[in-house]
Amino acid sequence: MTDSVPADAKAEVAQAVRAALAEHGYARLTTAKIAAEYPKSEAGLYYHFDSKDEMIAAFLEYAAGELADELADIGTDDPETRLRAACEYLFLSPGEEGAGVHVAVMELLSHAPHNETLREPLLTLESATLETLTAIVRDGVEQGVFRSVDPEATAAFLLAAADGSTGFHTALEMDVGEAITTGWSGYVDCLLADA
Amino acid sequence: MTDSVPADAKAEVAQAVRAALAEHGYARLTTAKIAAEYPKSEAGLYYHFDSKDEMIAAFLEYAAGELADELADIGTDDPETRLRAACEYLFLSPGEEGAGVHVAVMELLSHAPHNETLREPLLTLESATLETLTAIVRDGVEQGVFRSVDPEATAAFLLAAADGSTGFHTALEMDVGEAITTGWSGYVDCLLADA
DNA sequence: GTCTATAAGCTGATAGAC
DNA sequence: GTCTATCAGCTTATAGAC
Repeated sequence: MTDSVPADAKAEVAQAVRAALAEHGYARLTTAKIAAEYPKSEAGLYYHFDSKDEMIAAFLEYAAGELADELADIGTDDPETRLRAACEYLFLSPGEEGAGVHVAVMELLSHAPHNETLREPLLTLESATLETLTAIVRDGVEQGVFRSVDPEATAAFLLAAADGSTGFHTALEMDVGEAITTGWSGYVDCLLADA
Repeated sequence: MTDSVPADAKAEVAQAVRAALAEHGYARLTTAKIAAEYPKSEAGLYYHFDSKDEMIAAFLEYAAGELADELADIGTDDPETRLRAACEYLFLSPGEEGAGVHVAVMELLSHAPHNETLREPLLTLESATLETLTAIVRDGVEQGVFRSVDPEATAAFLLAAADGSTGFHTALEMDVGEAITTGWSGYVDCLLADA
């Protein structure tokens, strides 16, 4: 993890992986396709990384950082507002900017049981998100804004819904997006203490 | 869809695909690995199917049937009981019997944007589940057991959560399973009219 | 219908020049 | 550090015997 790979090179490769992943999907991802999105050559990828999986792991670290930034930049203290803003981001429908990353992460997530190299970075990414959501809910409960729900369970349920909606919405091309938005919004309503 | 492939052959291949998918994941699925779970030879697979993707599509049709049966066999009329039973099944944690299918479907689902052949059978499968859940919620609302929530939105949100929890729980080996159960259970509580 | 054998192409990764 | 060239192994799919 604390690789000797320079941060510049890591970021360049991560973005190439992201682009290739968005276009072709994990199952059809090849080093040639990563290289096609990379300013240098295919062999150049192997100067910094020993294997394809390490390149993907670099993308996951990059995605984790992006996601953490996004959730940290919510600039408000009100738990309800923060939770809704987090949902707004996590439930992004494919097609909207930034959703490509969600699809890619989802795809890698579902392959985690069969790939040890990807498991750790994915665990880090999902755990961080889960903790952020848990903290928001816990604050809300402590401040009396939310009912006294179990913060971790609520966060886990919400994150699962967000993860699922990504894959779900991608497969079904119909407008389930609106229903999903109504769904999570109603769930948050239902957490409120004064409802 | 209405293939000329005999039902016997289809079922045999579907089960081989299921086993191979559970063990290796979609990204590493090869016809050789399918054949390893198949009573006959690798070339034999191609007698019935023209491509690897068609074999996977056969698995999806099979899985759709299994899932429909499972949801249909809930033997009760009470909407709350039916919804809880459906959740119990959909939120199966990996490791429990039957969860392998969920993981496989999830994995294919997230690859759907990049694979046209799989999109249609996946759409069929997810739509059928969504409709079943929607019908249960609608019944509950009409009978006054549930609050007057939007049945489709509620069903979509719940299905997304179920889909997501599968991938989510698989990546995180920690016991998020219990939190997820608490999560969906609390959500159903919150749908009740008399709460 | 099912088998063995194999073709044709792709994939991950390396060697060695610059 | 980055390139071009290349290899060994794997993968999908087919041919042809039985």
